[in-house]
Formats: sequence, structure tokens, C-alpha cells
Amino acid sequence: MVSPNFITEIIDADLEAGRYEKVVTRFPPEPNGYAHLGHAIASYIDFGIAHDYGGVCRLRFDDTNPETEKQEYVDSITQDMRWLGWEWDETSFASNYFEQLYEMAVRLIKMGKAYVDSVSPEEMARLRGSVDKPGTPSPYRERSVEENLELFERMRAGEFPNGAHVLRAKIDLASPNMKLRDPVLYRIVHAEHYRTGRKWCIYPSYDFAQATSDALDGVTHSLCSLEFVDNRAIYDWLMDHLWGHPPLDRTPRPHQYEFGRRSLEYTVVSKRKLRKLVAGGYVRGWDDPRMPTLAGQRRRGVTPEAIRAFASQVGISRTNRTVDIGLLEHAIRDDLNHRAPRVMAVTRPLKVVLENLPEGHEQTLHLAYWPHDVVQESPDGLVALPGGRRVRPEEATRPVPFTRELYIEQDDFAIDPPPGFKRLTPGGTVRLRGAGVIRCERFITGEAGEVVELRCTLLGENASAKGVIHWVSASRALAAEFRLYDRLFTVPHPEAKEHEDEETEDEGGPAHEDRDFLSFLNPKSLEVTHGYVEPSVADDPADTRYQFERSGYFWRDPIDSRPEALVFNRIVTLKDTWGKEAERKTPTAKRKTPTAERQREVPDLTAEQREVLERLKSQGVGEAEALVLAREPRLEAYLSEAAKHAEMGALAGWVVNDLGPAIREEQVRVTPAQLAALVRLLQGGSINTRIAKDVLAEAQQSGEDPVTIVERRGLRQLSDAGTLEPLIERVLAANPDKVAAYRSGKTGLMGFFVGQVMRETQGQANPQLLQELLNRKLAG
RNA sequence: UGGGGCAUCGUCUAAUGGCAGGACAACGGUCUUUGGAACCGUCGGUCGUGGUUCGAGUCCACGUGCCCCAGCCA
Repeated sequence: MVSPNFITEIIDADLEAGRYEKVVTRFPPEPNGYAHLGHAIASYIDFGIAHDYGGVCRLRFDDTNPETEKQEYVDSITQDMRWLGWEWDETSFASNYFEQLYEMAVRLIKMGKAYVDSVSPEEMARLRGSVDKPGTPSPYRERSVEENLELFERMRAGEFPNGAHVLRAKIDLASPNMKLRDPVLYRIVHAEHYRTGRKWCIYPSYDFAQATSDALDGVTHSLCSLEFVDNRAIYDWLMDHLWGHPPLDRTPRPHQYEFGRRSLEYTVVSKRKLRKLVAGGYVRGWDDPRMPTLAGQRRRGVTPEAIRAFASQVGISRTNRTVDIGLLEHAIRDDLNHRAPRVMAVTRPLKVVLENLPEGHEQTLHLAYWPHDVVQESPDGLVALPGGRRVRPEEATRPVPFTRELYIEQDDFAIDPPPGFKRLTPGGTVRLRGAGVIRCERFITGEAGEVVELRCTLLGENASAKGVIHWVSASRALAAEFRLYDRLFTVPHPEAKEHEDEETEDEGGPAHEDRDFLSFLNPKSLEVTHGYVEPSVADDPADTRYQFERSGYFWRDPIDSRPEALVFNRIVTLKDTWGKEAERKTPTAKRKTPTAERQREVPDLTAEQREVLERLKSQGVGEAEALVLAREPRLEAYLSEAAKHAEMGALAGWVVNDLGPAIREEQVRVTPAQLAALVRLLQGGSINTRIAKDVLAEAQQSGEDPVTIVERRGLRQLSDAGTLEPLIERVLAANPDKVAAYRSGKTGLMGFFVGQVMRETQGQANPQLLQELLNRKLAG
């Protein structure tokens, strides 16, 4: 379930108004790279929202650029989407629609809305102008329909080389929206398309294909990311001219809505940068478990459920955001906690000899796969074995050999322990998980002074220890390689232009940008160790995810692990509240924007404006409103007109704050006289501000006279205590807890009580009186 | 600099003009044969300045900051 957001609000309204019968969305990747976590989040929005509304989401490949797209990517993205758990009917392809798209382009030409341009790309860029200079028409802009038709046909026929001509929409070369300066609809590309082969040598642009394919697919809500906001104007323009005519006469008219992108801390998601990581050998491939690709995450052992939970927690908004990687890690741990049986593995072995056990001693312990809390939380009282079979908790154990010689983790022994250390120390004790308490009698060091072996004794039942450590039998454990993955980059925002620790000696151009992000690669993003895992795992399915106790969640690398040469990937560590990173750099000094400079006291005004300002002020208009009015003749004119019928000081606020935007846009439907009449009502006390505000908004919507609305609906301010008191009593009686909270000091609740009574009276209570009465009651 | 978009705890995200709430992180505690999990608690936020209003995160004005747009990429 996708949590409510600005898009679901739009859909709710659309459904309510009957604009659509069914919600249809689409997820439109371009098959020119691997899907990554960003795609996962976007697809969660597209598929999730459609699902929530009982609609459908189509997977449509946006394959309009033959030079970069490949079947390989179609396959991998399709696999990734299925893996995530999304369901769709048939996959669609923009390339399946090429013939219809061509027809629609012809239609635009016939309407005089599109033309073939024949200037060079450089020339076209020049003619487009710049952000502050309007474009100029190409000499070919006024070609006849016939000539355009003929040229376009010949483009399709392959008579011209790449770049000779393009088809452009004839929109507006002077538009302040650069996207509207006659966008390209079709270009010539002599290249083999992975699906249509050599059938076409002209290809539709993103803008043209996206809008038309959406309409062909029956899409109702076309969701995309924020960088396409400006493109929406093209989308709507195309629909204005094409929708409703064949072939777009049998599906609803689609609309585009944009949401903010999400990126993730400590990684990069731009295709170009990911490609650099692979090509430069910084990772071992697209499915390297450190990569944010779904292939990489899958190989790492992350489950689709965890990724969906993550996407859900990240949410949707209209702001680009970079998400705390802790959120992903939490989603993974949360998912695996209930999915991964516990076993023991030692990643950096240190030999332990239990001197008080005889040579060759071996006993088999039966240790539980699950900790007490997972057992308790099981809904059916059963728990899973690694194969998935659910059994009673007492059956969910595995045999663990206990022998005279063991391995423990090197980190679990310290000659010179830091304060608070709870594991083994010389002469100290520790509990071996499931096997009893041992005491370290002495340690043996190697030539370099490193500890190579501990000599310990197994103590009796009554022995105590502060800590518990994991272990494996030296003779019976299985050797294994462990791949310990960590964040790919050392900084949370490797793509950011500046970093605090970095000097910017070279005022580098774009060439430095890449070296930049690569310089933040974490040299320890992969550590390979060789150690041991308990032998029970040999019998488990290869895709079993484990929690290696006290260490992390792991599974066998699906490519490299073999039964006789085990390789485990660490999916994520356990949360560690002890070993706190020393490098925890909280001083991520939040650069608060420097304290706002002194605002200019009075913005520059012309002499004329200043005069108006003074006049308004002298007529009782507040300073702030007067300033706005002085600068906006349109508002001032409206106010002057209204002031013929009511007091100017009382009107100004309404003109500026409530009607201002509408007056500016010349959309105002309330006349100055009507406003004045309403304000007089307000001044007379027969209505309150709330009523006036609501009525004004309604009038602006419907065009009805506000005073008429007041009369028709019988609105009047309730100003007698006799009417309000019973309502107040009722609200207080219904919320005894709030009353108590208020009396014990939470005075912010006054707003709550006022709000409740206002709601009861549909906004008609006199708020001042109400507050007064409430004060009295609540004090008593 | 033209146009557009955006701004709420460290991070993500809620709040018909009416209690600024939740999640993650952090911190503290309970519990624990995982320094895990769970549970309890603490810390912490409306970009700034004015205005409208009984009441503003929400409405208005003016600022500030960040992002997008001048591909025959998407």
C-alpha cells in the first residue's frame, strides 16, 4: 500500500469527478542500462498506485533510440521488475507503435502544426536562442504542407543521411519555456534497432513518443520525475491536437504528473557513473553486490520484500531527495530478522584449545535456529527450517559439533581490553554460545607478536561470564570465503560538487567531475576473509539466507559459491551499538544559511508609487498591503472601485490577500461592489471572517454574488452564549483527556477545542466569544 | 540573468486555517546465552522578514537557498 500523497489526491479527485473509470499507469524504462534502486522506487510508485486503485500498470519500454538500446537490457529490466513482484499484462514497446506514431506525425503536418526543418544541429541550437533571448524562425519554418509531407515521407524512405532533416512541432520560438521552442518530433537515425531492425530510419523523440504511447496504452495518469515538468507543456500540446482523433479516439486523455527523484547516500545512480565503475574495474560488474543495481542487490542477497518496504518508507513528494542509507539497511535487517535462521560462522579465526577436554573429544549440541523472540512472535507457533518447512520450535535445531579445538573471532579476544569490553581477555571468562563458559589461561603469540592461539579451560555449569561469543569446531567446521561488503563511497554525497574535506585547488572544469566522485571510493568496500562456518549449512538449500550470529546476514554468492568451496556474501551487518565507528563524523556542520541580511527597508518605488503608498496609508490601509497595492495598479484600481461602497481600510486585506492572485491573472469573478457588500456584512458583525472567506472562495469558483450565497445558505455568525455553551459542553465532555491535558498546562489545545466547536457550527461561531467562553469553562 | 520546480527534526514523511505527528538515525533504560531483536523513554523541526486571521507549516507580499530547462538523449 502506497501511503497517501499528492498524486493519490489527484487520482481521488479524478475518480470522484468521474473523469476516469479505471486508473492506468505505466513504468517506462529505456532499455539502455540496468535498473537500480531509483527505478525500484519509481516502479513502486507506478505499480503500487495502480494496484491500490484496482487499476493496472503497464511495463512499457521507451525504445526510441536505436543507438543505445539493447535486448539485453529489456531482459534484465523485465527480470528485475518481476523479481520485485510486479505484475502486468503484456509488455509494451514504443517501437511497436512506430507506424501509428508516424501517422500521427503526418496528421500534425497536415494540420500545419509540424514542419520539416533542414538546418544543421548547430544552426538549430543557435536559432533556438537562449534562456534570456527568444529564438528566431528557421528559414524552413514556413514550408507548405505539401512540401513537408513529401520531405517527411522521403525521410522515412531513407533518402537522407543522419542530421539532414528533422520534423519539428510548430509551437512558439519565443516561449520562455525552452521546451516549447519548436521541439523535435522525429530525427533521422540510420541504425539497427534491436526490435525493428532496419525497418525505420526515422525515430520519434522522447516527447512525441511518450505522450502518444501513453494515449495508445490507455494510460490515465502518466507519472514521471521532476525534470520533465517543462516537458508537460509539449505533452499537453500534443494531446490538444491529437487526442480524440484516430488512433487516439478510444482511450481516455492522459495527463502527466511529476514526482521528486530519490537518490541514496554513499552511492551513485547515474547510468554514466555506474558505467564508469564497471568499465574502470572499480567493481566486478553490473551485478557486483556493492552496486545499487537491482542485479547487484539481488546477488548480494537483499530480498525484493526489503526493497519494497524501503520504497514504501521513502515515500513520494515533489522534492528531489537523498535518502539516508540507514533506511535501506533497516528495511533489509527488518526483513531478514524473521527470515534468516541463526547459525555460527567465524570470519577471522583464532584458534582456541580447551585444555581440560581430552584429545579427540567431540559432542553434538542441538542448537536452536531461532532466538526466543522470533519464536514468541510466530503467529502459528511454528518456525521455519532452512528449507522452509515449518516445525515446532523444539524441532527447529541443528546439530553443532563441539570439540577440544575451536575457532573464535579474533576480535572477540583482547589482551588489553577497552573499558566495557565483555568478551575474552587473559584470565577472563566468556560464554561460548550454547556450549558453556570458558576461561582464558594463556595466549600464544607468533613471531610478530600477534596472538595465534588461546589456551582455555571449559568451566562448570555455575561459571558466569559477562559476554557471549560465537565459535565453530576447528576440526568439523567448513572452510569458507566471506565477502564483507561495505558502502561503496566514503562520503554520503559522492556526486556533490564540493566536499568539506577537500580543497579546491584546481578550479577544475567538468573534466574533474569524474575524478571527483571516483576519489571518494571506499577502499574497504569489499573485504575478503577466509574462515569457517558450522557444518550444518552443507545440507541447506543454496539460497538460504542466514544470520551468522553477532556478525550479520549472509548468503551464498549465487555465482561463485560451490559446495566444496563456499563463498558467503554479507548482505548487511547486524546493528552494532558497541563498536561505534570512531570516524563517526557528526560535525556534518549543517551550513545554516548565513543569517539573513538586513532586508531592504522599503523596496525601490517610483515617485508615483510612493505617492499612492502614502495616500493609501492615510486612508487606513496597513503598511504591508499598501506597499503591495502601490506596486500593483491593477489591485489598486480594484480597491478604489470597491472603496466607493465600503471602508477602504477594511477592504484592502481582502483585495491583497484573498483576491490578489485572481485579480493579477484577470480571473477575478467577484466585482468590487460585491466584495464591498460582503465586507460591510462582516463589519456589521452578522458574519465572521471564516464565513466571509469561505463564501468569497465559493463565489470566485461559481461566479455567484457572495452576499447572495450568504443569504441563500442562511449563514450568520453565532454570537450568543446560549447557543454556544451547550456545544462547548458537548465538546468538552467528549474529550475529557484533552481537558485534563489542557488544565495541566497544555494550552496549545485551545486551538483544538475552538476547532471542534467551529466544526460543529460549520464555521459560524463567533470565535472571540467562543474563546472567551472556553477560557471560562476550562479554568473552572 | 528568462521560465519552471521545490523548501517541516540529522534523514525521509504527515498535519479540511485549529494538539507540529510517525519512521529511520542518535542518546538513555528494561530485557536478553546474539553488544542482534523487542519494549519504554529522551533529544530534535516548519528557510527568513513582514502581513491577513480569534488562531498560520498551511493564505498573501517580499526576500534567501537548492534543483531543472538552451541534445536531432531520455
